[in-house]
Amino acid sequence: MIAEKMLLNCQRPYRHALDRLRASGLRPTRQRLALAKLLFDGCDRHVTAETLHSEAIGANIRVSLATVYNALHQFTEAGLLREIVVDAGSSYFDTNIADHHHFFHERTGLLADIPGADVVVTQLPPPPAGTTIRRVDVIVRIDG
Amino acid sequence: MIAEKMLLNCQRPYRHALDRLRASGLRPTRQRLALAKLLFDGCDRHVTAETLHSEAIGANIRVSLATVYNALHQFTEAGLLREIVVDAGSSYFDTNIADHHHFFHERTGLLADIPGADVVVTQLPPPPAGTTIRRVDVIVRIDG
DNA sequence: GTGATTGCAAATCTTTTGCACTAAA
DNA sequence: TTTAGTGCAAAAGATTTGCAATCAC
Repeated sequence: MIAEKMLLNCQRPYRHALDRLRASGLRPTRQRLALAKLLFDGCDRHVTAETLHSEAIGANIRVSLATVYNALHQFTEAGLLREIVVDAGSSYFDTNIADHHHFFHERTGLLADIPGADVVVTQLPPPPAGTTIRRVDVIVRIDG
Repeated sequence: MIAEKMLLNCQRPYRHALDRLRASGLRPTRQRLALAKLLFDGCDRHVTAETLHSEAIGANIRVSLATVYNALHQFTEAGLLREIVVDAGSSYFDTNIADHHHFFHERTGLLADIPGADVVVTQLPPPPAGTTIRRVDVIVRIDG
């Protein structure tokens, strides 16, 4: 089975796209299911609404760009995706929801994961009074 | 003199807006000079094109939004400002060009500096082959 | 059936661009 | 003068929204 083979390569706990949607309380419509398969049946990946939409169209999945935006945000709210802001002007979504950081190559727009265990941020001062830390994002901008 | 007083409060090396523009090879036009004064004659600050434009209009400086965008980018290229990406959909510019990181409060859109010396990022793996690190941005997203 | 979801097109928001006009050197 | 810079309005790109049509349950 293709999905299994990909999973072996990618060290990623397999879970059927359908189950993910059900577990998140998202009605598994044709479009959501197809997008979830593209996103989750394989290695971790970084997409934008535009790239995912193109990919879907290329795979003969009839889905509108607006629905891709809706799905990405719903998946993110459900904790299935994580939004990464590296570039004013377009949003990236990461299927890797584990704690980790990113390399970002500005010229190409390519985003690469840095495993969470690698980077350590220390001596972080306490957040402003009355606030709590929700997340720490480290973005290593690279050149060349 | 107001600027001097603000500088004492802000621990910021004073340099006349005019000199900054001249040193950067930017012709000190009425608009650039006025914007530079708003940005540099005082404490470090974070602006968007929209907030700076509103502020200028409020201070009776006749300047168009397009010119504010131009100026922000020219100042950034000249090393007078630093662009901070925390929010897909709009760019922030920081008058503090020293090495440092940020707290970002998503609900309010407020950005606060974390002094550079405070945060330490260790165990950063080497960047992908053929690339070099241009900058490391740490964004601490806060709630509440 | 019924309510959630979708597609489409239009609207919105931020940013950029083209070009005639203005101002700095 | 001469060239860079400005304003405006229009264009562009990303995202969102409103609403009728469609689909999952």
